[in-house]
Amino acid sequence: MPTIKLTFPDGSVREFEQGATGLDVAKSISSGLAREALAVEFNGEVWDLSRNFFQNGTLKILKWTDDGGKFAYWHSSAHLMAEAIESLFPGTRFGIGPPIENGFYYDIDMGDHALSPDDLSTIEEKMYELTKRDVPYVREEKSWDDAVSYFQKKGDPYKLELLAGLKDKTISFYHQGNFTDLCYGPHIPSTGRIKAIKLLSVAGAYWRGSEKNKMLQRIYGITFPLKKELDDYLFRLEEAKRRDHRKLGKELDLFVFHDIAPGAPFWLPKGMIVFRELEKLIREELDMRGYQEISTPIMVKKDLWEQSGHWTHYQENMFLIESEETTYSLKPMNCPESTFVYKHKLRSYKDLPLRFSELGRLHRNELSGALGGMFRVRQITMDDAHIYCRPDQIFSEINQLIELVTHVYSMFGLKPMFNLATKPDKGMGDPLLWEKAEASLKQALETNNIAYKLKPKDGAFYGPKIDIQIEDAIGREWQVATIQLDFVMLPERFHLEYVAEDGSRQQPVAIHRAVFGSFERFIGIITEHFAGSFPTWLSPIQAVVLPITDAHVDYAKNVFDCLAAGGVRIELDDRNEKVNYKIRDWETKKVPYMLVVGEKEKSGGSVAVRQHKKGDIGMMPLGEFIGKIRSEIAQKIITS
RNA sequence: GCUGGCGUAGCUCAGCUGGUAGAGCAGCUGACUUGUAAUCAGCAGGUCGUCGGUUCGAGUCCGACCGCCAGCUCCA
Repeated sequence: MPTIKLTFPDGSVREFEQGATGLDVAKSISSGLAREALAVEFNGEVWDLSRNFFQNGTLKILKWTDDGGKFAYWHSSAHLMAEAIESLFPGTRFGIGPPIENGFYYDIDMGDHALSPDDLSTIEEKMYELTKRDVPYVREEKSWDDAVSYFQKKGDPYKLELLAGLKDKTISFYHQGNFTDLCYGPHIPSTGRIKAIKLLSVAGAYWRGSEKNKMLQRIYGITFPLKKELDDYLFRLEEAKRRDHRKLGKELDLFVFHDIAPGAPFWLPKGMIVFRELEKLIREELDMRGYQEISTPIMVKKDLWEQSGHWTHYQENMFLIESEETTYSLKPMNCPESTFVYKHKLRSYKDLPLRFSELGRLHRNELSGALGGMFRVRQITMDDAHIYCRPDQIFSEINQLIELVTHVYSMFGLKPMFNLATKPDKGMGDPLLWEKAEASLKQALETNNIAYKLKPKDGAFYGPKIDIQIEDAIGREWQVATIQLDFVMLPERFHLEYVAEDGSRQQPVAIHRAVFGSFERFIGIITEHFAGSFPTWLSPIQAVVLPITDAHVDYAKNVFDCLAAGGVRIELDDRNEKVNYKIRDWETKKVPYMLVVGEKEKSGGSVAVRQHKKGDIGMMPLGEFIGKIRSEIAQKIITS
């Protein structure tokens, strides 16, 4: 029997009989692994466990904890759901049913039948029933003609349309139980692996995402190998609802939206405190790192956008204004205007890098349907900057930016994750420069010992970039910061240059970067991250004094004055209410500290401290508390 | 922008098949003088998103528009 050699992730190489399957390999390692295995990655492709290997290659057994395993699991779940739907609603036509970041969906056409929540639970029950039969997912390769005739017979126009685009490809079908679907796979071994199922929602979705096509019903669902994992997931969904910044923003008087300005918040005094803390923080950090702050016009003539290319590529997102037969636009980005600051003088190689920061307000005409709370607004305050440097300075600049981003996020307890996006096919500019730049980015990431994901061909047309995502307190990921190199858009279109050492004129490289991204969005994110309980340094109200009776108001005022003089954002609650009432009230407002003062405190010059969410932490001398809270604020300590 | 749902007091919400609006909280006034998550009583507060239509009569039915929410799309 001929053999093949398989290389494992740890580098070990083992020999197997030709035709061995992933499951055979898993079994040969351990029965536990065979039980957990969902799919395999063979030479970089994800395959079913049952497919045979006929050649040497690298192999990884994929489990639930691997993305590939999860995707196969959810993809198989989508098929299971389709089987349940077909048995309950015969005649349903199927669109596509892929795995997504959290779960899966299937787009279906049921004619006039609109799915109700009851239908969802019926389908869910049917799915559970089907899993009990524990039937295998079987792959079958078919000729294109056979595939077409199958779906012609079945009468499924969507699958036929998909097949029309697959003429030269290998066509594979997957069967499980009574269900057959056109599918590239891979799938998990059998339906019995799916243990916990939840169908989450139904929404309309156009066939192939085009509003010209028919609208199908999209059912979203999620499944897990363990019930507990499903419960945790559902709990997190609830938790996300509880933390919704739109709700908290209103309750905590941070900001409001009004019909009069869709997509633009009204910042209330308390929200503005958070906003200003972020501004202060970023300005301090940038000052320390050699940035120079600029401010450029909000409204400029369209000529600028014609030069930058935005007029042809971004016009529908710009707000236009006519005046005296001239067309102006509110700026959707700062970059083109920053070049005017650069070009204000003839620059020498000695001047570089020039780091121009701008906390400017931008306006982008987002589609009305895309707006959503602070996460998608039309009026954006960005912590933008453009760094102009020589090609040989790319590495050190990127290095500094990685340090800046990591440092700033750590103050919020947010963990950054880095993605390196390289040259897309339409990438413009000198290929050699691309290569060098990508190497610099990589080197900077590696020098900082940063694990990153490579996103090939995902860069902008004008240069490679590092996108930074953060993970919040309940495990959600947000795209925030970005570091983009630019060889084309600013340097070339705006004819930027500097005088090099040899007297020649050279083109600088521009780096577009943002740390918070937009203040609006970032404040939305941290509001949810902290569930409204901001750390003391960010909290709009940092402490409140609660006198027990009228007799203690004078002393309470004294406490208030001392803390206010110490720079603490403090309030005095001298309402004629019981302490219980006040405590409840301020607890719901998520104020970090309450200082209860009565007879004992008055006579002892102390305060009884109650910490948000922790409760009474005891009495201490006023001076001690002032020291405590001031140092907590200065060190930006995160309590929760 | 597209599809669907929704829009009643500052907030959260009730208002059956059409008969000119109601609660709790918040606010204000008064009483109570209070020790770690809601003291009691009273008062005030809405042209029911906007405009138009049907009807003797519209918060309730119909249409258009605006906005919000979910999803799609877009994201130089």
